[in-house]
Amino acid sequence: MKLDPDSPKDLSAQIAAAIRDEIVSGKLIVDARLPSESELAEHFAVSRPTVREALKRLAAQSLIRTQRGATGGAFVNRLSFEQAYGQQITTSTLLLSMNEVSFDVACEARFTLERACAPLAAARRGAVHLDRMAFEIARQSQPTLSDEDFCASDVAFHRALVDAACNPVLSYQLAGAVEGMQPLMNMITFTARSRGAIIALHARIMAAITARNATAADAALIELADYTLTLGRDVMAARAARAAD
Amino acid sequence: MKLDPDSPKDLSAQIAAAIRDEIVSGKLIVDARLPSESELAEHFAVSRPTVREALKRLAAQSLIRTQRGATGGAFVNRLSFEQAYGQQITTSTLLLSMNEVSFDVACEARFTLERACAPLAAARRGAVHLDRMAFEIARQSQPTLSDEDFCASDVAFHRALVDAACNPVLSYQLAGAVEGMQPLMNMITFTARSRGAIIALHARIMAAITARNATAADAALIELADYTLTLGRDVMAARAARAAD
DNA sequence: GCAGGCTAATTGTCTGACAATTTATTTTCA
DNA sequence: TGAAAATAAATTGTCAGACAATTAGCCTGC
Repeated sequence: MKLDPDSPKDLSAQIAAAIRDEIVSGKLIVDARLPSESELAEHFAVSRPTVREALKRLAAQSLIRTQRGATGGAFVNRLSFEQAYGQQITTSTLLLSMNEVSFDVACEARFTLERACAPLAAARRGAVHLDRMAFEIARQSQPTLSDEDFCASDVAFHRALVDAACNPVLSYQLAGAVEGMQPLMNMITFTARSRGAIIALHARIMAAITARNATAADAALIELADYTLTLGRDVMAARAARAAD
Repeated sequence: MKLDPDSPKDLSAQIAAAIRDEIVSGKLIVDARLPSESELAEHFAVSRPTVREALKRLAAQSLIRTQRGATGGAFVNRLSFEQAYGQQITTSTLLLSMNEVSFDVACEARFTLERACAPLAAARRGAVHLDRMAFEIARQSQPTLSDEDFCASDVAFHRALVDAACNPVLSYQLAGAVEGMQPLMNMITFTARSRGAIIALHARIMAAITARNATAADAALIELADYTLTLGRDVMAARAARAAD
């Protein structure tokens, strides 16, 4: 737990890294209380604001939580799947939107991973998952739905599919792939016809999962992937044509 | 860009959230310069240390970078795949180690996702990927290698396999699944016999990828998944027995 | 023309203080 | 004695102002 005064990095970054290492290595276990800000300041020989900046960095990653009051302080946080989902989605979304990732590449990644879940989903799906899928299909079928809401429902449907695999680690990993693509999907204008095609495929996927038929689910997912890809390419082509004007 | 004074959250958390929203929504684009800390403090009607805590939160997520000097300031950062990998791996590792995720579940997630990459890897692998795989197989074959180094090499081999799919989004998503499992794998003591079995399977996988034979690669991956699962279960059983003493 | 220094802007850090919140303790009163 | 209320203590949250360090641009002197 030492700092390098010659390091180009901020003191607060170094302190955050030092504490993060202690957490990752297991020296600081879940719910352990860190020393108070004053004690940390004394230990690292820096001022309290500097320590606070370091703690805020860790808080931003959900590594610690803070509590005010006499028995308060900073505690090592048990990273929940819920929190991890959130960070994962933010990161994935930004990664896709900032790096000119082509629609094709993102689409391929998403459907490749989703197809991997399908056999597990077919084997393990419960009533909850089927209900969620049915609910989203019903929502998508409302003609008055805005394109954005249609997309959101699409994402929700696919998350239900992934969750049906009943593996939280898988759900977590795929959250980014599925939700991160939403901004890209939002660029698509869904006609009544394309909506119908997508809903029909969703229904086929759900039927296959209900029947515990992994092969049929995979086939429908492949079709959906192809169809989505086509839609995306049309949008990109239209944008390119408009840009050329 | 307003704050809610009655919110239970810290001011710095609210400010960070406000700026994060501007970035995610695209109102602040890559390389855009944020107002100076003093200006932000005035705008949000808070003190500069509070603004700084907010900025450090964003910096911890690689959403901004800061620069000192006359033309310095905080700039919206282009989130690179490299940085995203790092965060992804830290989060995944902590998620697995803090939530008593069973070896089985993590293993299933990892191999399910990896198997999904295999067909793409078989189709697109380049010489670089094959070289990396060969290099890691050679490394693993050194009998003097520590268990930890063997694990690290195992992870590197599988990353090469994933990268061979030539889809950066896929590589990013799988970084967490593959690397996050390393601490769990590190609990395993690899005997000479189990190392031999793993290396043989790695060789089979590499041969299949080299021959662009997706089916053979999948079969070898399934065997490796089963074998890893068995090893893990033995370790867990031994631990449980020891705990019962 | 250019090398050097000067200036201004900005982030990084420090000091000290006070407010808000929560728990533990003590006091007070029935 | 018992319980409720007041008090104290510890801790984080916020503020104000200051100075140091760094960097870009300008400007002067040669």
